[in-house]
Amino acid sequence: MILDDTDRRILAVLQRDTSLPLDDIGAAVNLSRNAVWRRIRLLEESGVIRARVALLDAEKLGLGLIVFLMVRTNDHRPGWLARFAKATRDMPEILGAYRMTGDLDYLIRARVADVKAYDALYQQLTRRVDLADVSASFVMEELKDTTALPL
Amino acid sequence: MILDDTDRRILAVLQRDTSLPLDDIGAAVNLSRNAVWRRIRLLEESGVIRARVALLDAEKLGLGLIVFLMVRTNDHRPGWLARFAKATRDMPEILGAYRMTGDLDYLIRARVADVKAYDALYQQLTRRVDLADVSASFVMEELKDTTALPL
DNA sequence: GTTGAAACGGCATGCGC
DNA sequence: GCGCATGCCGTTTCAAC
Repeated sequence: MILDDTDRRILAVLQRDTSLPLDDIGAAVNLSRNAVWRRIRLLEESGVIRARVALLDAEKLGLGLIVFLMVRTNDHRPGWLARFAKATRDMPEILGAYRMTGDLDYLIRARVADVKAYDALYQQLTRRVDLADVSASFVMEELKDTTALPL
Repeated sequence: MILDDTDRRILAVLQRDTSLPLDDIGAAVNLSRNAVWRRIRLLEESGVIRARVALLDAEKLGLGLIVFLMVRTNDHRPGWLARFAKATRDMPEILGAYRMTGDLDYLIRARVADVKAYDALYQQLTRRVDLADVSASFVMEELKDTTALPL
């Protein structure tokens, strides 16, 4: 799908707020309500818009601590990555897991209540998959955190 | 605000999909449309629900490369952090920026088109703030990436 | 092929119980 | 927390450019 400038402006709005009426979006991009509606429909069908979700306040849910885990493994057999991937997907505190450049290096991004909860997460992970080395870094201050992609 | 089990189940649904009719959510949590609506209203007013947004497909927008930047600084004067924070907020390719434990260590999470685009980002960042040391790690494979928090 | 105006109808919103 | 009434707004139709 090829996007023009109007599509991009619509996406910019929807990345920030999907609760606006079509009329308001139309006013912002100089288009009628149903022209906007048809473009959004196409963007959804083509998969450019993956989902419409609610973003929750982690602090208010008692998840005040962000942790990054740098993981190293010795096990280079084919099954290991599959087990590691499944483990991260099964653990809801883990928000992101990435295989990185540089031989075998994995990065995990997680949200937990506190250091105690981090330890439980760590223990659970090491029980499920064999990890050669894990080093944790805790976030002291979140300077930026957004789901909005550059357009 | 105190959440009961029904609130949490509603949040679990909304974290995945906000496009469902209230009747469907009500069916999922055994509640009438109206009761669901009032709970969601309270969750929004109390700020537990921060926003409703559209998630876009990064690949389809030509942003296939995820980069993590480990940043170190020598400048411990008060103005530095403010300038660094503003720089990251101003640069739309930077999705996350975090001040970490361990003296002075910053982590940046960014989305760019390719290595060339990463270099442009790097140059732009170093032009705006003085960085002692930057090491980049590229993501080879995204095993997990979600905005849904554990409930 | 894409747009805007208008009509339709579903569903969010608000009230009374 | 539920059922019912109201009306906004998403959805569809159709004509015009």
